[in-house]
Amino acid sequence: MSEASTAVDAWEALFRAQVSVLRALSAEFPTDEISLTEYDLLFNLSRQPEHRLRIRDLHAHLLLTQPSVSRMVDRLAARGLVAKSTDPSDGRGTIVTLTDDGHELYRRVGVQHARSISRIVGGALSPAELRQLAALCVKLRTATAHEATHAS
Amino acid sequence: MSEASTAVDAWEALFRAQVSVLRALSAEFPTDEISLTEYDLLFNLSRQPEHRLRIRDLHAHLLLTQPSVSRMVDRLAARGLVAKSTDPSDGRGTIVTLTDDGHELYRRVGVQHARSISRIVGGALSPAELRQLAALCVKLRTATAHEATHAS
DNA sequence: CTCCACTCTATGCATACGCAACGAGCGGTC
DNA sequence: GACCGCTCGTTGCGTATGCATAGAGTGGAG
Repeated sequence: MSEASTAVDAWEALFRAQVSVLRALSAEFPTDEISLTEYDLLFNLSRQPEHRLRIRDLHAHLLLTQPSVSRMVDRLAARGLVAKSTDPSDGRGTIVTLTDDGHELYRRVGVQHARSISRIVGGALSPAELRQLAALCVKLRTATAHEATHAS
Repeated sequence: MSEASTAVDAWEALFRAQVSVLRALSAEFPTDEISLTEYDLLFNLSRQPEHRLRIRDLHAHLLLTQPSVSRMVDRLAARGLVAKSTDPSDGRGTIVTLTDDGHELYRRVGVQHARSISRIVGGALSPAELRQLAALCVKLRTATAHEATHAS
């Protein structure tokens, strides 16, 4: 089997696994409070120093187009879950900051979400396999993000 | 580190990698011809004996709700890429079959898509790592699909 | 200092999506 | 054979999304 088809098979396997797990996770996600994509946005903010990012940088972490991220930020700001402010170092930019309310909701939903993940993903692979999978995915993401920046 | 957080870390890593790769793939996918999700639908049909599935079974492979799959099938049928027919063994069911046109488009787009995958995913991991990643993902998907059926 | 090319985010519009509900079909019970 | 509970796919509706575009801001060249 050529290297090319090995890569295709690996990607297909990853994508299929992600669809399968995401379907199971979606089934028990509290969508009445927040959507999975909105949760992902809050997650990305929570990982940043001071829980803040410019919309441009936030967009790079999400699977939405830039106008959709802009709109989602608007909706979350309207609910008081994030705050928007102009970037003092670049007037073009908008800084999005996780509010206390947003952080509280993120944590509350996150605990429940983590339980689902532990059962579904944790039940499928051993700890050693999980660490192995994590390492491979980090390498894949790092190299891919690099290529995207390089291609620009 | 507990098993629970190992599972959460592994899932986060997988999800982030998937977002990163999908962003890069989307950037060069021929969306003027077909969307990535429509392509995924055709892909799932192409994998079946006789390239056909009931909508219910097709839905299980996709990240859309059942009505959305129904609508997408309608749109693809309108373009002649798939054909719909009533299931002779169960009048409630609709069989979706990949047409010659649909198969031709799927293959053409698939070749281009496979090149992107080879460069992006193949450039990030070695052949041994790719096989390892594929094996772990197959195991994850198999266990997860099993749990979904079990929970029903 | 002015101008211009580009960056960055927001907005208008058309389409796709999810949710809720509906109607046709199936299979088991009486 | 009739009835009922459930399955399965379709449809109506409101919202989210992507595409194209506009306008404000930046930085570098002249």
